[in-house]
Amino acid sequence: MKTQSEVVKRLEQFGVKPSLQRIAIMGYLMDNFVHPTVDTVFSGLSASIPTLSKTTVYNTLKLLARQGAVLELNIDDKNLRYDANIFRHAHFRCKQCGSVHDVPVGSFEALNVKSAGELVITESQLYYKGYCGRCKAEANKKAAEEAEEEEAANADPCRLQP
Amino acid sequence: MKTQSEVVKRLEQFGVKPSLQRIAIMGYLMDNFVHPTVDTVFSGLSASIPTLSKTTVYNTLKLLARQGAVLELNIDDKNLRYDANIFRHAHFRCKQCGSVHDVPVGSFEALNVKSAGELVITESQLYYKGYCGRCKAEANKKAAEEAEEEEAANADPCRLQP
DNA sequence: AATAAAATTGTAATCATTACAAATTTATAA
DNA sequence: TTATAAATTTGTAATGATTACAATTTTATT
Repeated sequence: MKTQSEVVKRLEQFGVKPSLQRIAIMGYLMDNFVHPTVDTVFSGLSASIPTLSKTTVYNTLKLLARQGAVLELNIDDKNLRYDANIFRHAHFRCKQCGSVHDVPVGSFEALNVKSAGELVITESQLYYKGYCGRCKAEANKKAAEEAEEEEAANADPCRLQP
Repeated sequence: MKTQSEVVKRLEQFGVKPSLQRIAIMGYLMDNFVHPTVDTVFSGLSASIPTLSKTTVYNTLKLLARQGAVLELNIDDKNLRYDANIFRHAHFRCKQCGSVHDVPVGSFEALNVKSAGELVITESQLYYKGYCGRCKAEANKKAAEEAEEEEAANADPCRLQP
């Protein structure tokens, strides 16, 4: 449970003027590192702030992301997800159960991006997809089924081998 | 302009039975490496296939992505984008004009992902955001405006320096 | 040719997100 | 403090991409 002053510090650090709602939303993300959706944040806070509007949650999370105080994840086809962990790390999404996990990674510098001459890069996101430990068993079953397609997969450098 | 047999080969390589519509859609992606949306594909083909349904475009692109014949990009908040280039590369999206560019990158192995013990990774996507050459001038203007926030940005390893 | 299976189509829903205007709160100036 | 302006929050109504579904058409099988 983060203290209010820690939350306020994060907000001010990124040029966001603190308010009751902003502190609550930023605090929720700093306490819940499960990459919640807008709905999850709203549900988690509406008990303590009964007047809270979902529009405010949408607007505030967009604002926080724009200012760099949180990360906005596009890893889920359906919903945007938000992450208060703004240090370098990648994300993994289980194709079976939909859970999103953090994945520690080395510096992106190691990829030594070429041709960035024309492009000014300000943000980066690395997304992995596959099967989490809990769903691994079913994945193995599927993998067996898809065994025939292996040759195809081998020709595809974007599909990493398990 | 890819020959029909090249397109059919790609479909069969990934276990997709060829049909008039599937060949047209796969062929469109193989001829247009601009990361088109569903709408763009539909508009591009409806002249030559007047009976084409947008639902078919949706279903077919999902099928192709599921089979690994194309990549499905989540880089755009609004629309899914599709890419027939299935060799390792990253993507860049301009925050100003929305254009999506290919970015050559070194092997992801270089990131030496730790803790993948519990996770079975089958796919990966690396997304960059920022400003393209055409929009760079405006970006510079913005960068000047945001100069005060620099200290904050420095404390944030997810925001790469231009 | 008859029947079953697969693919395509069109329409109607779903649902996350945004637009917008009203209401409320906070900051500023007199 | 009080009046006024600015910023924030709220609720409702739109938007718009995607999916569900049932009907139709095409393709494969007996």
